[in-house]
Amino acid sequence: MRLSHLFTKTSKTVPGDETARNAQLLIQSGFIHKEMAGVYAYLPLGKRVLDNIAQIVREEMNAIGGLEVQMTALQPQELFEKTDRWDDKKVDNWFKTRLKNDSELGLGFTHEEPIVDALKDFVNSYKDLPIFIYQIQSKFRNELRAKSGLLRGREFLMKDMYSLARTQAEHDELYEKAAAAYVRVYERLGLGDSTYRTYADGGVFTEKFSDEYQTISPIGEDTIYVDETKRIAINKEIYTDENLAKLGLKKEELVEKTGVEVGNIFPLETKYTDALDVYYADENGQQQQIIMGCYGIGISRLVGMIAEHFADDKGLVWPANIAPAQVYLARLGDNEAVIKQADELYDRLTGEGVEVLYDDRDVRPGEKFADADLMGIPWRVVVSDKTQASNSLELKARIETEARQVSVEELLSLVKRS
RNA sequence: CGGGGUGUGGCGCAGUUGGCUAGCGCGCCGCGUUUGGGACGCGGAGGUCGAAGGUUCAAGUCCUUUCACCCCGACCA
Repeated sequence: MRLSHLFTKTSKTVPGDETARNAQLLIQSGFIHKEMAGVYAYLPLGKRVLDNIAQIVREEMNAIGGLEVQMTALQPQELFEKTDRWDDKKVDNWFKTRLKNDSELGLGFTHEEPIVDALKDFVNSYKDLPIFIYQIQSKFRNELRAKSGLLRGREFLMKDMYSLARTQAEHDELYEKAAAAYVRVYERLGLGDSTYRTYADGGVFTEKFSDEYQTISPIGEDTIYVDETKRIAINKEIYTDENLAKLGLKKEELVEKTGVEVGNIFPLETKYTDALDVYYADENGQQQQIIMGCYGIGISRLVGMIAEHFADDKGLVWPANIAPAQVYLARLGDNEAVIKQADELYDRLTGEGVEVLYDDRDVRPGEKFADADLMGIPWRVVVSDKTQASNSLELKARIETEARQVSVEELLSLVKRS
């Protein structure tokens, strides 16, 4: 992408009505646009980041047999009456609206019911199970208070997966498979070292615990106790002697931290399948209950989380695999030979499948460098009179302070490896 | 929803006890000089001061209502 064609601009100032660092940086760099409190639009660079994160999640869900669907944002009242979740007393953060004929609709805040209802058409036999089904879709929640930029919005993008199993043993197996996939997701996102599987309250459905994935961060809203050797944590909300004993954790080995919940998985048991009358026939033709699990990852929250997690005083710092581009190509000056070389390099890199932000604007070097830093592009390549004279390219990593001289081939191998 | 705060060109802000034509910086447009860490000069464009109502000779400024946004709390991926 040529920056001369990019309609977004960076700003020297941060918006006065945002105090969350992630939103400040993402708005300042032109990645997102604030529509209203807790509702953000993704502009070209932000959209790329969002898609890159979603794609990593998608690949890992597919790898364990997840099948992607897209459910609807509009939801019928009737379905949620069956599971006793329609009443505002039960779920108080729904956006609800009406059809012209006055019947009520909900705007999707979760999708257990619609998923189960859709599967009802197809699941009859033990041969139809198990199933992993997921979607990446906007969720709408009428939170009393939106805050922390992308970390708590009223409209946000979420991956939600559901498992349907025949037996408890089968459920447990699926559950751990998903848990392992989550670990891979956070590793690929660069959050592996700072993210802990964390025991939390299982909710109203079960005596069991649920599992949250908490990334250690000063902006975290949750207090957790971490066993760093076991790489396991427990949420403060269930931090009791009884639970510690149950989980085999020792108080003296736990360290208190604050974390951002970047995902959670929890058992649903048979609550939804029973409520919606979905059963399967076993080998003997006997009707059996279906055990469900639920697996969420806030994709848009991760954009904010990662933005804030890696940022430094110059701006964003994206991990290479989710950055909106691999290379920021800064062309300095208006020397024709320089322009020609930069154009050719842009074509070459793009041809090799490397995403490049080509700064072909007629602005001074300092502005280009500042923008490259602010946008957090992993590699900055300079083409200028100097590099022409030395017959090389200048390469600097976003996280390094020193630049180095490289050839095109060296550049390609470095950039492609990352 | 309780408490606190803020709304003034695209962004960040100033605007005194009500008083003339509402300013400043950034950004934007034009011309020129510049060109390795957000350049400089000259000339421009752009604002019903969140909205509605009221007080007054006169309202960005005072009063009432209302909307939006931010922070703390409660609630939540």
